Amino acid sequence: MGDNNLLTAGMSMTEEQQAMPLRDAVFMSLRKAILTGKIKPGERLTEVKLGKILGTSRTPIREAIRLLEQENLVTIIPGSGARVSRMTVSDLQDVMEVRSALEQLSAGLACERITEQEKAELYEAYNAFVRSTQSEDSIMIADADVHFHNLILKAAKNQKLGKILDGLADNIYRYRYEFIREDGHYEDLIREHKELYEAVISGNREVAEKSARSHIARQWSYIREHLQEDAGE
Amino acid sequence: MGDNNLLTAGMSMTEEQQAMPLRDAVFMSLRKAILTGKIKPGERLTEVKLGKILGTSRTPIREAIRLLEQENLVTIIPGSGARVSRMTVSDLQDVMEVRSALEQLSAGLACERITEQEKAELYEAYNAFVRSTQSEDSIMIADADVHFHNLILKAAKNQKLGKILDGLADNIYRYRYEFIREDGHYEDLIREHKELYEAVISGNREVAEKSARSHIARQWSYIREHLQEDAGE
DNA sequence: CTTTCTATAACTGCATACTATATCAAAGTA
DNA sequence: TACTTTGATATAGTATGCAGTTATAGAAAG
Repeated sequence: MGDNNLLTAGMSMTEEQQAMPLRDAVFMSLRKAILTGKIKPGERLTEVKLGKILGTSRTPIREAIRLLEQENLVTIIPGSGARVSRMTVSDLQDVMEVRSALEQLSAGLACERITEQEKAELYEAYNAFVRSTQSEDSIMIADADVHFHNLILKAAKNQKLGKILDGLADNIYRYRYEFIREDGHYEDLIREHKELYEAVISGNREVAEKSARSHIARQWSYIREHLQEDAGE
Repeated sequence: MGDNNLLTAGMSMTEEQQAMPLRDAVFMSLRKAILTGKIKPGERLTEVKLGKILGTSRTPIREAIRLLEQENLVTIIPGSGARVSRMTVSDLQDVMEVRSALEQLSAGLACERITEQEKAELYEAYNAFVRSTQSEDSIMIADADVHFHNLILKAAKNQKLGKILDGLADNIYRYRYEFIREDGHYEDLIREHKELYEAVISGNREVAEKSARSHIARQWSYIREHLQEDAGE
């Protein structure tokens, strides 16, 4: 409890963050720290402390925290303070249900709106994904998977959908590698992607939606499985 | 241009807003002013001016504006200021597509999770809706409609879904009365609601989703129709 | 009359100062 | 011992000041 030096390690503002408003830099910085687990669920976010660490006044910190609350990454108790949100299994279930519906929508819209250019990109991404499964490196596989789905989302050409799905993705960010089996049996995963890829290319909305749904269902079952294991964290 | 006294009329902080942090009171106040059109799309929101009107300093105003940006009600241009968002037809289309998917989800989940108590409430709401159509008062009808759908959303028992749908509803708030026909022919509307009501009560997920979808589709077509009319506003 | 440049006013971004409130602990009371 | 009260401290809530940026109006040139 009160492990404040957990923060100091590796939390900073770098790169192109110079050009943007401070509040956004702080926001990204905090967001990253939360998503990567550098700041743990339940931990308190005090304005002055963070201000000292990041070298800013309280104002940008406050604004960043408000934004994080909107994404459900922190919970603010008025008058008291802000803490990193603790997600229950039930919360995650809610998120996954919504994600399922929206990934279906994404796949469905992509079927009807994808351009030739995007088809080529998707083809590339699909192949990259298949290749990644041979590496048996689950980080690489998960990243290739995310990229593949992002291309479909882009092809769907619905900004609102994109924004919402991005927000939902944050909620399960820390589990993103966990739905990859570790035993090297990726047939199902590849088959699903192949199905989805072909459906989108050929404009078969029904099949595309169905495989998007089963993809999320699989992901959720893996995450849930993992949650059982370390239930008493 | 620069009609600042548009704001003064009827914008204030009242009631139970006393008990909550100022930023939330300001947020609700501004939100209401935007949704009801008291502040018009494209209009500028300046911190000092609003502060004077609402009797607070700039800080709570700033924070409220950031929150409004999250809901897409205002657009912030860094360095410059905040303006009430101007929604294009394309933006609205995006919103309606997502809404359609999520209202379907809502109806579908409600089928499986509704309690006896909630069934009774829904029955009441359905009857109230039918009754309202006889009044031919489109405000009353729209409100009854919203209430009916909110009950279904509540029965779906998915908080995330609820939050997202609430946010989306804000985006089309100003059109909420416009999808009610003015000619007093509400048969279709009533039939849709009856279908949805019965499907949810009997747990027929497929039918429930279908009628939720067609309900949104109808709403969207009415809104779009109306948009044609005053295209050059 | 229109366009471009420039001076000025207005406003946001960030910081800091001040105030209200919540939390925690110690002391007192039943 | 358990419960309540009270006071000190930490922290969020709010206000304001300053600096730098952006918008704007007016003058000058075309």
